[in-house]
Amino acid sequence: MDKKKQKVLEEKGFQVGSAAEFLELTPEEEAYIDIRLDISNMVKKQRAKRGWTQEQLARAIGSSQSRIAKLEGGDPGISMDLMIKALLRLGTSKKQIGKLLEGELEAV
Amino acid sequence: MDKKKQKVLEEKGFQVGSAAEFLELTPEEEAYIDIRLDISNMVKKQRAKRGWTQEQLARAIGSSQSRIAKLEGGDPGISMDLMIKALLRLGTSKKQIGKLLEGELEAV
DNA sequence: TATATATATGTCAAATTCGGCATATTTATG
DNA sequence: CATAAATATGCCGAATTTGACATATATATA
Repeated sequence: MDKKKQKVLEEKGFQVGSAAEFLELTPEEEAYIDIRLDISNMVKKQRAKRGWTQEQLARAIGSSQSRIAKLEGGDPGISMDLMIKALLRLGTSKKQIGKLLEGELEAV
Repeated sequence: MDKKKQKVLEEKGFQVGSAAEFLELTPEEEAYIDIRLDISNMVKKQRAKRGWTQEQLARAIGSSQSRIAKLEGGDPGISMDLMIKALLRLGTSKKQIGKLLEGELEAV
């Protein structure tokens, strides 16, 4: 894992190793973060595509604007459950989410 | 949604409507539960395939046996984050998870 | 049958995530 | 530029999820 990517992750609040030995995510940890970022980016893209505000999306799933902002910003303090609920509410199907994770869905 | 499926979900602890008007999940709610159950079933299948005990998987992701049991049982009090971490630790790739959601992965 | 191993179920305090709210910052629009 | 709309950031108490532990139940193995 290159340092640029690590820095970006740490800025977002991910605990990428201790302060002393700030190195190496396991492949599982990398994949986990990768999946989360894919989904959060998809939410941002789909919401924009539909012309919704963060406020609108938030109300539609019983959440709040600040949570949606954090979700789209890749904040680690947001659960995948909330991210998936947002995606589904935006009209994304389970199948499309699958394609997203497969890497076959650069733009839905 | 048929009553049999609803009963199963309610037995697992899902809040499928109030006691009075116990009816109708929105398509999003259905898809959300569907995704969760797909993933939890996949964890069970993959763990069995590798011959791991729940205890082994739990230790491997810093969790506990009881949590894995609940995860595999479809307990709603388990986060998707924990489920995904378990799947990844079992060697399932992001791409395979995608295929699972696409419905192209009855058995990995 | 016993005995051991694996899984299920329930409870607890601690940690995390929650929605809501205030407000700072950015972006659009006049 | 000003003014408004959208988004980002930080904090709060409430709710949820956490690992842990105990223990009940089920399953395998002798």
